[in-house]
Amino acid sequence: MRRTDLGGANCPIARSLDEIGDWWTLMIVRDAFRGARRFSEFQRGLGLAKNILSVRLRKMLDDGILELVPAAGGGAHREYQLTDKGLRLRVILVAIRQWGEDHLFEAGEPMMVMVGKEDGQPIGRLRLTSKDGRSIDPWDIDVKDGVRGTEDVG
Amino acid sequence: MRRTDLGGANCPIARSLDEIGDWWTLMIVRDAFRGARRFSEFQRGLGLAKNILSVRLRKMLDDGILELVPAAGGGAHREYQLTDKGLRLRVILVAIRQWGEDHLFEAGEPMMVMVGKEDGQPIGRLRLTSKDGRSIDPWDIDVKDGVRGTEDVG
DNA sequence: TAGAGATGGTTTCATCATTAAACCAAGAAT
DNA sequence: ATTCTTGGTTTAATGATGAAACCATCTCTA
Repeated sequence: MRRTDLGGANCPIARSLDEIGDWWTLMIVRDAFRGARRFSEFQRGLGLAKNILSVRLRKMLDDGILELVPAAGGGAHREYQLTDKGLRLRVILVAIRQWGEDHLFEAGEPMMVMVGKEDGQPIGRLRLTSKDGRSIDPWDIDVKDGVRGTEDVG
Repeated sequence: MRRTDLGGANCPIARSLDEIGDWWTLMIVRDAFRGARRFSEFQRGLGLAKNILSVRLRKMLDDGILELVPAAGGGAHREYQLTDKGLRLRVILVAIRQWGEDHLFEAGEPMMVMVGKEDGQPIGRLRLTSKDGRSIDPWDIDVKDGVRGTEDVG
C-alpha cells in the first residue's frame, strides 16, 4: 500500500519521475543552480521542514544527483554540489520554466529570468526537432518500443 | 500545516511545479499523448487509485490542461483532451525523457522511444541555446529578476 | 426491451508522507 | 570557556495516497 513505484518501468518518463518527480527535488536542484551549497541555505531558500530536506538530500546523494565535497572556502565542513547527472537536469528546469512563463504569468508580472553568463541575454526557447534539426510540433510525435542506440547504427 | 504553496512565487519554476509537480500529473499527460481519452484508459494505463485519478483529472480541468469534449467516435459520453496549454507540456516530457534515457538506463536495456510522426525517426536532442542559437552549457546560466518581454524591446 | 456488464465516478478507512516544533551533538566564533 | 550557528534527528499532528466497496448511468447483447 506504499506509494506506487515507477522505477522499473521501461518508459524513461516513468523512471525519471520516480526519481525526481516529487514536490521538492527539482526545487532543491533549482536552488543548487542558484548557488546554494549548504543545508541551511537550502532550508532558508525553500522554507521546507528540515527533516524533509534531510531525507531529500540523502536520497539525492544516493541517486548521484548531488555529491558532498570539501567546502569551497576551505572550511572544515562539506558542501552539497551537483554532479554531472544533476547538472543535466538544467534542460528540464528550463523546459518547466518556459512553460510556466508562457501559461502561469500575466503580462507585465515580475518573474525571474534565465540569462546566459556570457552575454547576459535571456536564453533561447527550447525547440522540439527531428534528427536533422527541423522543428516538430508537440502533436506530431509517436512513442514506440526501442533500445537506445539501435536507430543510430544503420 | 497544509502542503507548502508555491503558486504565488515569482519564479516560473516554483509556479509550474505547484501546478504539475506532483507524482501523477505528468504521467497522466504522458498517457494523454499516447492517446488515452477516457477515465478507464488512464486508470488502467497508470494503475493508480480511482479516487486519486478523479481528483487529478478535475484539477487538470480546472487548470486548463485538459478539457472535456464530445466523444470522438460519436458516443454519448465525453472525453478528456489536452488543451493547447497541455500540449505545450510535451517539451517538458521530452526533456525528462532524454534525461532518463541518459542516466537511468543500462546499455541495451529496452525502453520506449519518441519518434517523429512524419519520418519515424527518433526526435533530436533538446539543446540549451542563447538567443542567437549558439549552444550553452548547463552551468553557464544565471538567474535574475525581470519581466517577460522587456528584454525583447530595446 | 430486459438483463448484464462496462463506465465513471464517490465514499470509507487504513497507511504513508509532510509539516512544525522541540531537541541535540559538533563545529565556529568571541 | 562560553555562546551561537550548523546540520541534523525525534515526536506528534495533519494531509495525501491507496485499496476496496459501493453506486448511478450508459451501453451492449439476447
